[in-house]
Amino acid sequence: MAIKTKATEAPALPLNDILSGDCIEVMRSLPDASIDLIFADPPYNLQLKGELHRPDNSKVDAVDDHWDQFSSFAAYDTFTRAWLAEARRLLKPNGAIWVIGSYHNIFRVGASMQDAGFWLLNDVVWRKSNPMPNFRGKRFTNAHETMIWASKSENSRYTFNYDALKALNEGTQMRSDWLLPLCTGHERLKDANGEKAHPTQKPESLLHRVLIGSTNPGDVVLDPFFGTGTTGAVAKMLGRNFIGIEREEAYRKVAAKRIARVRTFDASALETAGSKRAEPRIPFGHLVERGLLRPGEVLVSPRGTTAKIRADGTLAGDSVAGSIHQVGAAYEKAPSCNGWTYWHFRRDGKTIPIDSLRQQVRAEMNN
Amino acid sequence: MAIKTKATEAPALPLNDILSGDCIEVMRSLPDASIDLIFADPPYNLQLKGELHRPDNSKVDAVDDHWDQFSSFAAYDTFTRAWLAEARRLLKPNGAIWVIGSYHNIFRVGASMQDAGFWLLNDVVWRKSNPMPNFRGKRFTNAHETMIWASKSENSRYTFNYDALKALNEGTQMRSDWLLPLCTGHERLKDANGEKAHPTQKPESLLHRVLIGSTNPGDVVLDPFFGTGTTGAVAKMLGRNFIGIEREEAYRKVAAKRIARVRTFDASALETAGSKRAEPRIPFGHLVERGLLRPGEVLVSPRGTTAKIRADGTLAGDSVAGSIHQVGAAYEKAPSCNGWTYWHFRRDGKTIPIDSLRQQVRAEMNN
DNA sequence: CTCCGGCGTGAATCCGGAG
DNA sequence: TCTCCGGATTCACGCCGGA
Repeated sequence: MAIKTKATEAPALPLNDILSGDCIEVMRSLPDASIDLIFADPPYNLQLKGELHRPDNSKVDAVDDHWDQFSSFAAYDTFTRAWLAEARRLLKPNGAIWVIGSYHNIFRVGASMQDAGFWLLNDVVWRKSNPMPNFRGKRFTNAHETMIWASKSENSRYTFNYDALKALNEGTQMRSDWLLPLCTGHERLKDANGEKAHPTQKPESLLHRVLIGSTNPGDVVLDPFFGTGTTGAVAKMLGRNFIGIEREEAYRKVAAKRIARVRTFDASALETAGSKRAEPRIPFGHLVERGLLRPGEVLVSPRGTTAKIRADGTLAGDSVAGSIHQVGAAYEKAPSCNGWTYWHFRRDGKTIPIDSLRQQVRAEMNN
Repeated sequence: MAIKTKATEAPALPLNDILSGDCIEVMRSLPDASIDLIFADPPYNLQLKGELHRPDNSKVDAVDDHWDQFSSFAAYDTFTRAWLAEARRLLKPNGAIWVIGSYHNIFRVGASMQDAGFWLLNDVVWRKSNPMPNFRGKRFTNAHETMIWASKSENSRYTFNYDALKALNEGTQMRSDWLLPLCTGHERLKDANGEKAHPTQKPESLLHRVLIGSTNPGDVVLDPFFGTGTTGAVAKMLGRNFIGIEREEAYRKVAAKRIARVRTFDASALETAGSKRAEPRIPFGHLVERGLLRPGEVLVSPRGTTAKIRADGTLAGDSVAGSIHQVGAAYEKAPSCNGWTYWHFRRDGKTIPIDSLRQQVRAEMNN
């Protein structure tokens, strides 16, 4: 009797591989809700000329500029909506996407993302420290590109490693404008003739920040316009899995060779600044149960007001009782209050925040 | 027999006046091809849910005005296309338009502009030197807004005062990213109650750069969403004519009073904002992102003690982790420590202070 | 007079696990 | 799926009052 694969079992994902073919068709072969993050660097409008069709698929004759322009935008929109729809299907419910572009295409892409149900989280500006100048002096130096970061839906609980990004930015929260140099020098891949292997190779520093900020080690990152594989290279370095899709064989070859040379950083180097939200929750009552605070003991607020600890871990204050947070909020007439930092106890003449007891309990739990 | 106005004679433009009413209807009353430049700050269609409090429990004064409410993206698009069509009709053949927005609306606006036949010239990022932080730590600090600069059509010979902008930028080409502070302090207009007169007043420095760069003295500048009249005030200062459209009487009154006080400059006035800065701060994490140091690599202190670099730019040392400064301070049992001079890395048998890498990055960014 | 510290505030799509 | 509620979360800068 043959072993039967359960119908509910998802097909295996081709992890850490570069898939060959048109990105929309290849995406169709991948299972629903299997991807944690998508990074997409789609082609610009310019390359689609010559395939102009009206929405009803009739071919457009040579026409005046205005109609031609509109048709070209329509064709680009059709393409954009198609790959975005597949991308969204592939994302896990809490998945997210980054798309990078310039003013030629990013507005159309962003509007299509909103229409497709993606929920925009930020637009992030990549400021180039070494952009190409505008040689003719007719416009501003085009010194940035725009990235859109969006979750699969409005109520996705997307990944955002706030503390790691804050650490990367020397202690202040990361802003929506990132100053990074273009990909040049030894990082820029060359082909056999010594020419650049790809016209728009993205710098690894850009992907580093994207992946540190919006994925965790072991996550699956899909890049449907893989090119020379910057996404894959950085994903591998950082201990993330990748799936690349690329239809040009020359790019696939360069990317595969590049990624083969990459080594994953040690697990210890991949640990990032931890967030308090990830710490185990300690109910205040545990401090009472464990005798670190006694029922009947009095806690003091920064204002000097007091409340008495009850045996069940609630506080009794002036005309109000409840959790440490509720009584603190009532005293401050505030919508909320973090009781752990608000309340203090006294020992040996010193006034100590109760949060220090929570830290002590957490440390013991880690032993 | 009454004197008949010739049909071909254009009606006189209401120069340097604030017109009352809905912007689309009022624009319909103005003649074709009569405007040199349009600056538009349309509603952003923010979709705010509940209240937001700062960590200190104070409430954020959000933009919840009725004029920013739209029932759907489709309704917003209909509105956008309607005012853009009128705006384009009003422009002279060589006229141009600036539109400012945030990620909530700018992608829809940009796509509608392309569909309407505008020719995008640049997108320009207004980087805010003092943005509101992200209080919940769930996203990047929303530290910029986007402006789209477009000509009426692809073959417009639009105005671009390249040399004036180059002079404003200390002799190098003006880039597409502008660092300017928010409108605060004395410049921020207050109503009779001392509250801000308008929730989204734009800084004059922003309009200054727009008008210097893309108009000439005597040009006619239309602002269909006039608000408190920053466009009019700066136009008057710089010897340009303005036409404002605003439907809220309160805003019109404030704007008229403001503009009456403005005096036109003689000739050359220089921007005050955003000129000189101290040396740019380089977070240690940037060295890691950019591959100058590798996660997992070991740094050495003057005493010979060591710590390992992590992917987010923090250090992991003996029983302590954190920034280069924090770990250095812990090792020295000192209240603070300059990690840049404390830590060294090894290359080719030499021990080199990490500060040398910081200097290298600064040099690249000043190019 | 200056200097210093505290306070106010800015276009914001700002929580998530337990039950 | 909904409700409840614990508890985590901020940067730059201008103004003002007190020393």
